[in-house]
Amino acid sequence: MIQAVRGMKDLLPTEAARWQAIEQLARQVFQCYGFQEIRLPLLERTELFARSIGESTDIVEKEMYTFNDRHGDSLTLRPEATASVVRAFIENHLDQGAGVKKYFTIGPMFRYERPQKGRYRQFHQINCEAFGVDAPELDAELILMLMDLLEKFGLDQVRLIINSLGCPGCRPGFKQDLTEFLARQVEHLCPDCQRRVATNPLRVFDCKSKTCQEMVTAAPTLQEQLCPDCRRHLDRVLELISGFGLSFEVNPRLVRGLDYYTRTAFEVVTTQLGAQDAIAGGGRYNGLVKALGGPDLPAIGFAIGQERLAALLTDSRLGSEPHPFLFIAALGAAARYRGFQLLQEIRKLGLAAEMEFTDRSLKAQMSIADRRKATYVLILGDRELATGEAPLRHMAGGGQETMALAGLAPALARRFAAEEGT
RNA sequence: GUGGGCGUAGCUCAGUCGGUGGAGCACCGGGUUGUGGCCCCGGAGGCCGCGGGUUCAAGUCCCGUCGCUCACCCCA
Repeated sequence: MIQAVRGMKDLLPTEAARWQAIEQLARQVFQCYGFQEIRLPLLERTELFARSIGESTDIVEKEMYTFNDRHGDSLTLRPEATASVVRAFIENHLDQGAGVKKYFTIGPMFRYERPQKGRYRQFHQINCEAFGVDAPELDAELILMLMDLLEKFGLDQVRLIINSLGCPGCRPGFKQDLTEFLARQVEHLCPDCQRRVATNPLRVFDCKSKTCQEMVTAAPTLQEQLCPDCRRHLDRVLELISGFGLSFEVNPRLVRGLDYYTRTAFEVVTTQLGAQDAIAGGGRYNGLVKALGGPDLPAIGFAIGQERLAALLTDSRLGSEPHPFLFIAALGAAARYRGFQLLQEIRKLGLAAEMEFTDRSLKAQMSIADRRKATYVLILGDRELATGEAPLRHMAGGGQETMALAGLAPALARRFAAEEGT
C-alpha cells in the first residue's frame, strides 16, 4: 500500500469543511482591517530563504526541502510565507502608491522536521503582512486584528505574549553582552545551550533545563538595553493595545527563530496543544525589504498555524457538512433514466440533489437518503412514470405528498427558497 | 538527529499460562411485492505491520526492520 509521505496529512470532508469555515471567517475579518489576499508560488529560489530567514537558522540549515531543477537551479519548497510575500512585494513594485500596504495569504509550508502533535512536514499558515509604516499603531492594529479573529473563533484559553527584540542599533550590543555572560559559565549550561551560545544565544532564555533557567535570571536582558527609540516603540504599542479588554504579558524571554525580526515580537500560545503550543506568532522586520533588494521600508506580519487552530476548534459547530435537498429513489431502468433527467434539471436550478445509480431495493435507497440527511426523497417507479405523479417524502417529518413530475424542478426550487433559502 | 509508547477487521479496541482469532460501531442482506431512523435475524470482512529466530506448536516469547505516535530539538 502506498501511504502518504511522512508528516503530510489528508484533509477529509469533515475537517475540510472546518478549514473552509476558518478561512471564510479569516477573510471576513481581514477585509475589515484592509488586508487584501495574494497567492504566491510554493517554490522559490533557495537563495531567498537563505538571505531572509538566516543562513545559520535551523530552518535553513536542516529543515528545507531543497532540490535542483532540470536546469540546475536550486529551488526550495517554502518553509514560511514572509520571504515570498516580501519578494513579490518588491518584484511587483507594490510599494508604489500612498499609505500602508496590507496583504494576507493562506497556504501550505514545508519543513523537514520530525512530526509530532501540532507539527507536520506540510503544514498550513494564514499569513498577514503590512508594509511601509513604522508607527506603533500598525503593530497594535495587527495584534488587535489577530486577537479579534481568535476571539471570533471562540478561543478563550489563549495567552498573548509580547516582547521587543531591539533594532540593529541596540541588539548587537546586547547580544555581545549576553554571549560574554554565557561564555563565562558555559560549563554549567546544558549541551543544547552550549551550542546555542555560538548559534543563537537568545534561545538560552527559552531553555527548559532548570539549571539554564536559573542562570539566565542573572543574565542581562534586552529589555534593560533597548535603545530609547525601541523602548518608546514598545511602550507605545503596549499602551495602544491596552484598554481593549485584552490581557497580555510582556515576556523578555520571548525570542523568535528567524533572523529578520526587529522590535515588536509576539506570540499567542495555548495550554491545550501539547508541546507545540504556539498557534500564532509574528513581529516586525524593518530591514528585510531592503535586505532583499527592495526599498528601505519597514514591515510587520504574523502567521497563524492552521492545523493548530483547527485542532482547537474540533468541538465547535464550524463547518456543517452539506446535505442534499432532494434524493431520488428510482426503481427499475426506466425510472432511473427519468430520475436522471430530473436530477439534472434540479441541479441546474441550484439545488443539491442526489440519486443512487445501482439496482438497490427501495428500502436500501431510503436508508442511503437518510444517512445523507436528505430533506426530501422522491420515489420513482413504473407506476409513477405511468401516472406522471410521484410521492415526495419529507424525511424529518415523515409526511408524504403527491407531486406532478411535470414542473417538479421549479416547484422544488420555490419550496427550497421558502424553507431553506436565503 | 536522539529517546519513550504503540502496530490484531473499514474504525475503536479485547485476546489469560504459547494450543485452530473476538467484541462494539460501521458495511451488506432479510424481517415489509414499493418506504429511512429503533428493534430482531443472518452475512461478509484478518499476511495479527514486515522479516528472521526459539518451539511439536507463536497474535502471544526473542532479535531485526518499517510505520504511527508522543517528547527532546525547533517552531505556526
